[in-house]
Amino acid sequence: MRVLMVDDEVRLADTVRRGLTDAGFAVEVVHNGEDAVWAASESAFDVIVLDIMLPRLNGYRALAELRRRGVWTPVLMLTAKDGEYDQTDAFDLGADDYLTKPFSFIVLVARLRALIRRGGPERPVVLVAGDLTLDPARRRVERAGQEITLTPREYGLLEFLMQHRGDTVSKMEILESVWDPAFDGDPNVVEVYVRYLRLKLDAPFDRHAIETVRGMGYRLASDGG
Amino acid sequence: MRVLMVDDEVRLADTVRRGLTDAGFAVEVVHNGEDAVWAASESAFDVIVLDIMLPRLNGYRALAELRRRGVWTPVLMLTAKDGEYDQTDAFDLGADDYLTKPFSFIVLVARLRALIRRGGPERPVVLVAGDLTLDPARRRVERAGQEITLTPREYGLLEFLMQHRGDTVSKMEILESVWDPAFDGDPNVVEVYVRYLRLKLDAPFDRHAIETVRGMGYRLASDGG
DNA sequence: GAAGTCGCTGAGAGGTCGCTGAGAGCCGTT
DNA sequence: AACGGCTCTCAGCGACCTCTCAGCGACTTC
Repeated sequence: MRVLMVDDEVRLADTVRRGLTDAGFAVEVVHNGEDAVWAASESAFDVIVLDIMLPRLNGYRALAELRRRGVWTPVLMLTAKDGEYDQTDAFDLGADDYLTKPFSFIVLVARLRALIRRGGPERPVVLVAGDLTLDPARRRVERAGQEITLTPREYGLLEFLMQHRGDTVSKMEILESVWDPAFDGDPNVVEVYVRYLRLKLDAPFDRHAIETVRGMGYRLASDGG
Repeated sequence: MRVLMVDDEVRLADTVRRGLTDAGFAVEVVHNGEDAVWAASESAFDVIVLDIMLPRLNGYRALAELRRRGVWTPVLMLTAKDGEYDQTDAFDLGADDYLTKPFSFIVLVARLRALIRRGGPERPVVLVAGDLTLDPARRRVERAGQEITLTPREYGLLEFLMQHRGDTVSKMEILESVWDPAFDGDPNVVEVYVRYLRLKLDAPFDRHAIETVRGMGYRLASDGG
C-alpha cells in the first residue's frame, strides 16, 4: 500500500511517515504542491494525504490540478481547525475525506485503510441540467457526452447559471457574482458572454438552454433546453 | 435541514438516520418506492437519499415519478458497486449526485451538505390562486401547469393582483404600486394591461380570474376564476 | 329613453431592450 | 516582435414593450 504524504511541516510529516511505515505502508513524502502533483502524476499511489497549507501550490489547487489531469487517487485532506476555507469545499473539489488538525494517528490510519478499501475515489458533485453537465472539480463541461471548452469567464458564467438553473437571474446578480461584487460598468458585457455560451452550448446542438427573460435577465432551463 | 432516507435495508437506514440526526438533520425514513414518492410529494425535504434497490417501485422509477410530479428536491442516489445499472444513468434520470455502497458516512454528510448548499436558499412563497401560480424567484407564471410568458409590466400587475387576491383594488392603488408612486397619467393604461393579462391568462383557458368591479377597480378571484 | 359615465378595444407611435459584428487593449507564448 | 487568445467596449439594428388615443358598447341615472 503506497501512500503519498504532502505537508510542509517537516516534523509532522516525518512522524506520520514513521508511524505509517510501522503500520505496513510504503510512504513517500513531499513538502509542496508542485512536487505533490508531479509525484502523484508520475507513479501510482493507493492514497494521498494532502495538507491545505502548502508553499507554491496550495492543497486545493494541487487537488484540482490532479483531478484535471485525470488522477483519481483517493485523497484525504488535512485542514486546520479554523482555516479560511470551508471544509466542505474540499469535497466539491474531489477530496474523498478530510481530517482536522490536530488529529489522532490511529484515526488517520483507519481513514486511510477505509479509503483504500473503498477503492475508487468518489465523484465530486456534478451540476446537471438535462444532457448538460458541469464538473467543478475537473472544470469540465459536457453536452450530450461531448466536451465543450470554455474560457474562464464563460465557465464562470455557466457555473453561476447552472447553480441557479430554473431561476431567472438578473444581469446585475450575474455581474456581482461572476464579475465583481462592485461592478459598475455596462451590463452589456453579460449579453456578450451569454452569446458566446449560446454559440458553444446551444447552436451546435440546436438547443436553447439559456432563455432571455426580457426586462429581467436570463434563465437556464432545468432540463438543459 | 430535512432529509428523506429511502432504503429497504432496515439496519443501514437506521444507522444512517441516527448519524444524520446527530449531525443536526431531521430525518424521515421510508423503506419502499411508493412511500418515498408519497412522502416527498406531501411535505418539503431539503434532500432525498434514495437507494436503487427498493421493493414496489425501484429507485429509478421513484425518481422519475417524483420529477414527473414536479418535485425537484435534490436527490442523492445510492448504487450498489457492481449493480446492473450504470452509475451515470442516475444523472440522466435527474439525480443530482450518487454514492456507491459501501460508503463513508462522513462523505455522505458532506455530499448532502453540498447538495443542500447548491440548491440555494429557500424558495420564497409561491403565490397561488386556484390553478394559477406565480413564483417570484423563478419569475414564472403557470396556469394549470402550463407556463405563461409575461412582459415585465404584465408580470408586475399580476403579482400585485395576486398579492391582493380576493380583494378589490382601485386603479389608483395599482398605478401607485405597479407603475409609479407619483403617477399622474391616464388610468386607462391599467385597463389596457388588464386586457393583456386576460388575453394571456383567461381567454385561452376559458376562465375569468380578473373581475371588473365597476366604479371600484378590479379583483382577482381567490380560486383563480 | 336620453344623457352621461365608465370600461373595453384595436391601432399605432415612440422608446427601450437585447442581439450582434467589429475591433481595441491586454496578456502570455512563440 | 509577432501572434493568438481572452476580455471588454461600442454602435447599429431589429424586435419587443409601453403607452396614448379615439371610437364604441355597457351600465347608471334621471
